[in-house]
Amino acid sequence: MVRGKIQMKRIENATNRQVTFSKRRSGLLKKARELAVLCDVEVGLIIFSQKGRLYEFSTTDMQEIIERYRKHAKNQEQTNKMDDERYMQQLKLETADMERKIELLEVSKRKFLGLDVASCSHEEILNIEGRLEQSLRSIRARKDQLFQEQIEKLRAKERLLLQENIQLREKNIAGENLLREPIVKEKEVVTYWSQSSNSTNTEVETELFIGLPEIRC
Amino acid sequence: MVRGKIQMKRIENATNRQVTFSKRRSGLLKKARELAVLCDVEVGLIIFSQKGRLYEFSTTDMQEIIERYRKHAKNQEQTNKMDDERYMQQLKLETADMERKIELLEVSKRKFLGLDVASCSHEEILNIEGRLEQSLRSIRARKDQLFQEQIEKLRAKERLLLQENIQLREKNIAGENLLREPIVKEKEVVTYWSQSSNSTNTEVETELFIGLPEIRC
DNA sequence: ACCTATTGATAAAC
DNA sequence: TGTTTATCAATAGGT
Repeated sequence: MVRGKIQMKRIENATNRQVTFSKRRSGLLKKARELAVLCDVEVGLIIFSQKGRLYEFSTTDMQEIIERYRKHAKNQEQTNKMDDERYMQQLKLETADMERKIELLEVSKRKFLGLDVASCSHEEILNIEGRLEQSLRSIRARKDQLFQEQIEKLRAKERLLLQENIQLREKNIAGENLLREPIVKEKEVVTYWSQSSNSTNTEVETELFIGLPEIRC
Repeated sequence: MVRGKIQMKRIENATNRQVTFSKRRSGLLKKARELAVLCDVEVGLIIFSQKGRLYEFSTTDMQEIIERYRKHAKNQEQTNKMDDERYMQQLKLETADMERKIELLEVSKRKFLGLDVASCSHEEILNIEGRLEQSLRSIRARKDQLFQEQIEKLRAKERLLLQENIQLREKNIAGENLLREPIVKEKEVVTYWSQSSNSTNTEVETELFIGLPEIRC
């Protein structure tokens, strides 16, 4: 350019570089502006100094130019952004929906637990009562079943012990030649449990069949 | 610039404008490149011709420069993006949390409704039974209260009607000189409603849907 | 920041 | 679009 033209490479002298940057930057900005005016075209120029300072020129809003650029060069970003927004919208809707769901569940739970009874209508109260009765029936049926199972286990254990007892006694007879009556007869035991189980069974069935049998689990 | 410097305004002659655009465009791009090389700075230049053709120069990837620009000039976009991402993450977490919450609520609801009794432990069954009994007590107390209120209202109405009845009869007596027994005695009415309420109280039944109201329909 | 010699850019014509 | 040419604008290096 002047007084010995410079090499087209990075100016190593920091001061020189800074000065040149200042001069050429304003020149470039000016030329960009001139091009835009003279030729009536859209121009966007962005310059970042080494210190991170921004210098810019744009005919219209830079965002517009950038958007136009993206649209032109890669119409990918735009699509991604749209997708993201749609996805986020969906998430928001789902969230709102779930919040509503939770609220309703909690309200119904409270009502069902008999905590918010004051806010219930007459009709609702009657309905809840019915549901509760039904639930109670189911629960009691299950409870009875569990007791039944426990009883069954105990009976099995009982039988086992009885067997063991008999065997032990027979051993005693063989070894010591002693004869005694068994403490409990097998038949008696079995009969006892049988009766007990039948009795329990009947109670369960009776309770279960109050009201609506078909809803039983 | 040369041979009569031109006015700094749009060149009206289309051909001239096109020629100037071509020359100055390459000059601008060259100078942009030179600035970037000499001063070791980041430059992004975007030019759209009137026909929509894109000419560009950028030291690094244009997307990078644009991102940096957004970060710098309007650190709003970037922040918004960050916020959006954080917000989306938060939404996701909330969603997961709520899904878990709903699941738990629905499980407890089912158990409470006596639907999943088979999966309940013995302890749980007893616990639920207790709670159900308690709920039933609350509900029934409320129900009784509501019936009581209804009875009160009906009694008041009945009294009013009885009064009206008496007045009408007196009018008749005055006008037609006729005397008849009242159709219903006050005491009978009250007793009647009392009985009715008690009867209803005992026979109340089910069919209420506990849960999400929208599914009720 | 200003000066100035010199180069680079470019308008107009071809 | 490329070349030429006459000028002017840009700017490197010095102050």
